[in-house]
Formats: sequence, structure tokens, C-alpha cells
Amino acid sequence: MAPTRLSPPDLLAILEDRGYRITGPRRDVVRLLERKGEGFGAEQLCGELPSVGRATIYRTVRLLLEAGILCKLALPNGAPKYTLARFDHHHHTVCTQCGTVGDFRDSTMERLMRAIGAEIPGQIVGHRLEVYITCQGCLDR
Amino acid sequence: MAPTRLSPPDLLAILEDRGYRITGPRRDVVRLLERKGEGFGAEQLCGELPSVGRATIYRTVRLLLEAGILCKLALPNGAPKYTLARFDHHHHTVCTQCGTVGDFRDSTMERLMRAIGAEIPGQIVGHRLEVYITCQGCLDR
DNA sequence: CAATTAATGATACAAAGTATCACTAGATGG
DNA sequence: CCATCTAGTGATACTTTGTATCATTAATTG
Repeated sequence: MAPTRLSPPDLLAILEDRGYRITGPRRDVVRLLERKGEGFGAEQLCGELPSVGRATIYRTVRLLLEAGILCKLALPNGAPKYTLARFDHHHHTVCTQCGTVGDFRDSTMERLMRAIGAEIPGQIVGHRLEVYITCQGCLDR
Repeated sequence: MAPTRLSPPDLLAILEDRGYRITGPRRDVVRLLERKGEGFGAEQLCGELPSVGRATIYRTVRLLLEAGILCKLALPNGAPKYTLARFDHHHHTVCTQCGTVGDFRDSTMERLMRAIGAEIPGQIVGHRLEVYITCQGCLDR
């Protein structure tokens, strides 16, 4: 299963395919996100896009989450961060020093979920994994 | 490595060992927690213990988190839940239907972290894993 | 181009938690 | 045992992250 890369230009099309209108504000938000990709906060987007209302930014972020275009992850203290989903199924590394978000896929994870599935009663419907690191840059510095 | 079970009666002693005073309110909170164990919310504790101030409940929860007595976990929507840490290192299953929290240990997890550590630059300092399930009870029902 | 419907933005609100600060209660030393 | 000192408490205000409401505006569709 090769990682599926999502090209930024397709992002609006994905929203359109889901039956949403392509509006000015949505275009603005998506355009801003295309220039990001690293971890960012929703409130930060509001600051960088003052022409779009806060509610609309949060609404658009929610749509992109539901569409799988964005991922929401949590720092160790629980603070939320968003990141562009570059692959269809992946997990994140978050540097606890500088906040940089990376991602990885690991087949061991699939095996882990199968192993857990065999151990517990009930049916696995999803999971969340965050790996907290000190990134190479922060180690060097 | 056998799971280390923490006996509820020791909880106050753990706080004392960490240099905290054993006070009335802390005793009340710990006593309430001993009768729980399943997932619960902080605000819920406030409702069940109106004689203790909200700030003190949140402060005590924070102390217990730092002491490793409580775990904080997140539902799929990000809503926080707390649970008593019955083992020294473990992860959680959360039923998305009824909210019941379970826990498990899995050596595959340790292997997974080693595999990821070899793949990424930087140093792993921690991780968070939540497994979302439909529990047996909800499957039957 | 008019009518319809989705989307927007301002605002209020909600949930979860932290900061402040005057006051209280444990600990400690004489 | 009392005075003192410091940690802890509770009321309250505030912060952060998001959602609900609702009148207005902009896309779509016939």
C-alpha cells in the first residue's frame, strides 16, 4: 500500500466533491494552509487571515478535518495543533521543544492494532497515536 | 516485567512522599477517586464534591496526574477524560458508544516505539496512544 | 435575472482549565 | 502549647478553544 500523496491544488476540489460551495473565504483559508503544512493552531490562522471571520475559519477547519485534509493532534499538555494530511493514513511526531510536527507510517502499527484487537473484547473503531520527540534540530542546538 | 498495581490506600502516601500536605480537601478528592476508576471528567468531580472548591479539585487532579496516579486521555472529539492509573505503563481503550475506559499493556507497543525510533531523526521522549472501540456490552446491546 | 439556499460574520455562549489574591489551616520551632 | 510560617483553599476573574444563533450576504439554479 503506497502512501497516497494529496496535492494542495486538489484541496478545494475535494471540498467541492463533498458538496460544499467554493467561496472566497474558503479559498483564502485553503490558500493559507497550502503555504503551511507544519503544525499550526486555529487561532493562529485567525491572526494571519483577519479578513475572514473567526467562526468561518473554525468552520472551514472542521470541514477540512472531516474531509481528511487536515489532522488534529494534541501536544503533551493537550493543546491542539493542526497539520496538513500528506498521506492517507499516518501518525505524527511532535517536537516538545520547538513544536515542529512530522509524520510517519509504520506497518508495525497495523500489527499492533491487530495484536490489541485479539486481546481486548469489543471491536476497534479507531485510534490516536502521537509520538513526542526532541527533533534533530533541537538536539543539535 | 509484571504490571505494577497501585493500591488505592497508598494514593495519599504517594502525594505525601512528593512533599505535599495531606489536607481535608485532598483526602476528599482521593476518597472519591478510589470509588471510581472508570473514566470520569473533572467537572463531574466538582458536581459530586460540592464541598470542595472547583480550583482545588483541578489542582488536586493536576497533582495526581503529575504523580502518575491519574491518566488523562482524550475522546475522539478531543474531550478530556481521567482514569485511575492501575498499572505503571499502559494505554487505554475508550468505547465511543458508552464512554467506558479500559486499559491494556502490550509489548508490541514497545517494539513499535523502537521501530519508529529507528526511522525518525531525533529522540523519542514520550507518546500517547488511545484505542477507540465499540465495547462488548455495546456490541451485544 | 429572480428565487433559493448555503455560507458568512458578529456575537454570545460553553467547556476545560489557569491565575490571582485574601484568607485558612497544617507544620514547625521555641 | 502557642506563635509563626508557609502551603493550601476557595471565590472569582480570566484564557483558550471551540460551537450556536441569527440577521445579512453571496452562490447556485431555474
